[in-house]
Amino acid sequence: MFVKRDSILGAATELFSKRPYHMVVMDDIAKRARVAKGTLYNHFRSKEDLYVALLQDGLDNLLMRLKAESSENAIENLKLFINSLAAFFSEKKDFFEVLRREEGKLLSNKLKNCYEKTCSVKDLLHSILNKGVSEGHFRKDLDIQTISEVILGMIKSAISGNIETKRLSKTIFDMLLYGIKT
Amino acid sequence: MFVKRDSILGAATELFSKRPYHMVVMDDIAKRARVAKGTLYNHFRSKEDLYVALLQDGLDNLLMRLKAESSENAIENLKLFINSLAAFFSEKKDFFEVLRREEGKLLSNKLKNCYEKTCSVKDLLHSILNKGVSEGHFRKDLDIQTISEVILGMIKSAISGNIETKRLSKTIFDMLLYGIKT
Amino acid sequence: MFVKRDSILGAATELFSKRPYHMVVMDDIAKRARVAKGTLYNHFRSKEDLYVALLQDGLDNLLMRLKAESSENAIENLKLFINSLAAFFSEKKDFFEVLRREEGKLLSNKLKNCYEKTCSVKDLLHSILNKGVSEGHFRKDLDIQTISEVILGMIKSAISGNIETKRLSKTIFDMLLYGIKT
Amino acid sequence: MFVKRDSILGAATELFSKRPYHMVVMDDIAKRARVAKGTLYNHFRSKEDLYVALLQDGLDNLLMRLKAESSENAIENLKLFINSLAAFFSEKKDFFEVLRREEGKLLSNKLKNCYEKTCSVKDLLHSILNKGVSEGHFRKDLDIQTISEVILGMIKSAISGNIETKRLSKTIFDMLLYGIKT
DNA sequence: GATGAATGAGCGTTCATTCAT
DNA sequence: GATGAATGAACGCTCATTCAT
Repeated sequence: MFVKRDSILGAATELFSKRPYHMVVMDDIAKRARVAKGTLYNHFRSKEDLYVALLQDGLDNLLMRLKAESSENAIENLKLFINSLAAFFSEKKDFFEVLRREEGKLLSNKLKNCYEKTCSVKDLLHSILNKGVSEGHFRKDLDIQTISEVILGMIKSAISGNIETKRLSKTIFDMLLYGIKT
Repeated sequence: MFVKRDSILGAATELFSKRPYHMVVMDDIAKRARVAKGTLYNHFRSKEDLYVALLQDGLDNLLMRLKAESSENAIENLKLFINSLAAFFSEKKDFFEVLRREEGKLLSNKLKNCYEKTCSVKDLLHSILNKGVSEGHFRKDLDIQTISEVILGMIKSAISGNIETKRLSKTIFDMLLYGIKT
Repeated sequence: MFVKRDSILGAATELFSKRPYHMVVMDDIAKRARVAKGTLYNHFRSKEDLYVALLQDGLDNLLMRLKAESSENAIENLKLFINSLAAFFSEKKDFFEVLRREEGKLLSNKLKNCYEKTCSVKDLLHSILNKGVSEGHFRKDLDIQTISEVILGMIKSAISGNIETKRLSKTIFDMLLYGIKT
Repeated sequence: MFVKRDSILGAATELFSKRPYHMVVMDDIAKRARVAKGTLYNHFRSKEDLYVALLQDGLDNLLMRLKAESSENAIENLKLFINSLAAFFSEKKDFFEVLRREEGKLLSNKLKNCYEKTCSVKDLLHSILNKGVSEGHFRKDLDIQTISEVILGMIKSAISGNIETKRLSKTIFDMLLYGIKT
């Protein structure tokens, strides 16, 4: 049965979303998952493993979602990307929080795999933008690398800001394409 | 003499920029600041206090800088804001890292004061944008709240990306005003 | 069927011969005996009980062997004793190792019974020596108590030293009777 | 000040002499040494390190004693060796117990150094016997390797048996030289 | 004020034991 | 009887904090 593993990860996600790694203790996770502490270790080798599993599962989920929807048109594609990302994270606020806390610590050994997955998200956006440039939809004079980084930053900030999803996607998309100048 | 306090905070900033709060131990800070562990407690009541002091000092510094430069013209003002922010953080990469790690944990009791200071930054930007809109420089149809959140996100991402400061300010400013669409 | 009990004890003996009590975990024993962990508890009340059973069985076996062979002549009898002891332990090296590790811990409550059995071995030797003295084969001026203790120590050391059984018995027997002086 | 380190090792020796390694917990050692648990870790990196230090110190002590006394005559030398060994251990019963428990586990990595020291004791005896044989004091037809192993076994058993030191040395020495046969 | 040895609460982890299947 | 997932007490160890010097 996979139910217990998932209920543990769920409990852990809630807690890690509210406190940094070292302030979440295994007792808390066990208590919230309504299992004994020892049970955690029947499913995960260590606290770190549990944490990594949580990230892996979530990122896999996200990547699947992002790759599911895509269109021929680059602009449309960018819109879908932003929409999916915003939708995913507004559904899974807790996981979003965990991920946001994590960003940048991702270099520890066991987290390498996760790091690559977050890079996949960047790459996806990167390639959407590239296609858009070569098709003449997007400006040539902007550095794609910077732009994709920056777009993700925009989205993250907006999600953090607790803005309603639809509105968020629309505002970002609009602003991104046309700028804020009159 | 204030020298010792500052050298402690400097050492702490270096360490907190590289590791999360709980992986920096008081021994490390003492060693790097070349003082005995007990000395830390002559200057700060606790580890948390030391950490908060570090944030306070940095944020005060930043706010001072942001408020120092301003122009009559809203667009010019936005440019100055972005420039100052980018310049400040590229000078103080370590402090930037500490702040980035911190973001979102800022709700703990002792950190409330800091939280308000980061809000001041947002407010500053917010008022620049508002002024720009009412003067007709910026589009009316975009949600200022979202926009200011998003701009800060852009800047942070860009700084994290280690892009050279001048280029960074220019790219962001350009993209922000005119969008990426051809 | 007694087969399962024995296969568990066999597996346990192998493991306890290689590692001290607390470094052998019930999982290991179960795995090596190819049964589930719970099964161990159908046959033995606890880990300690299992361990004690192992010692009891082995010591019973040994005592039986030692008592089986005996002669009228005291010197011959001593020889038989040494031979039997050496032969038994070279057949059951694992059990020997367990016993050697154990020696001296034997004071815990449940192990009292075992302790008495090891004393029986000493007593056996003691009476052989006594008989030898009263028959005039062995020197009167040596303390029998010390001598029997010492002889057992000799044998144990020799067995630990991995010396071939026949040679071992002979060397010890010879040295014991005639000493090492020219 | 070296006093604390020694008082910790003293407390540990008492405890390790009565119970096997895994049944002595750091709390016990701390309590008996009248220090806090953390203090143990200011003096020793780990429980294992503490244990090894205890063995090292004791063995160094023993070797020094054994090497201190020696004579030209091989037989006299053997007597001195037996006397010293017996005297040392009857002074330090606890350390003797620890060492006896340990024997054979000595192969773990950190214990290698200790293992070599116990070998030095054997080597010392070995060379005494060799000298005696070549000088014609001891029988040529016995295997020195076995004999030295066996002699140590005798001594250990005798010490374990709680026999009074003087009497012990004398009995063993006598029996060793002349055998038990009339 | 400066020092660093001492402290002990609290953590991650293990493992003998239980019990529903 | 056999199973193995679940349990939780107990361990080794860390580290923020204190305090005698």
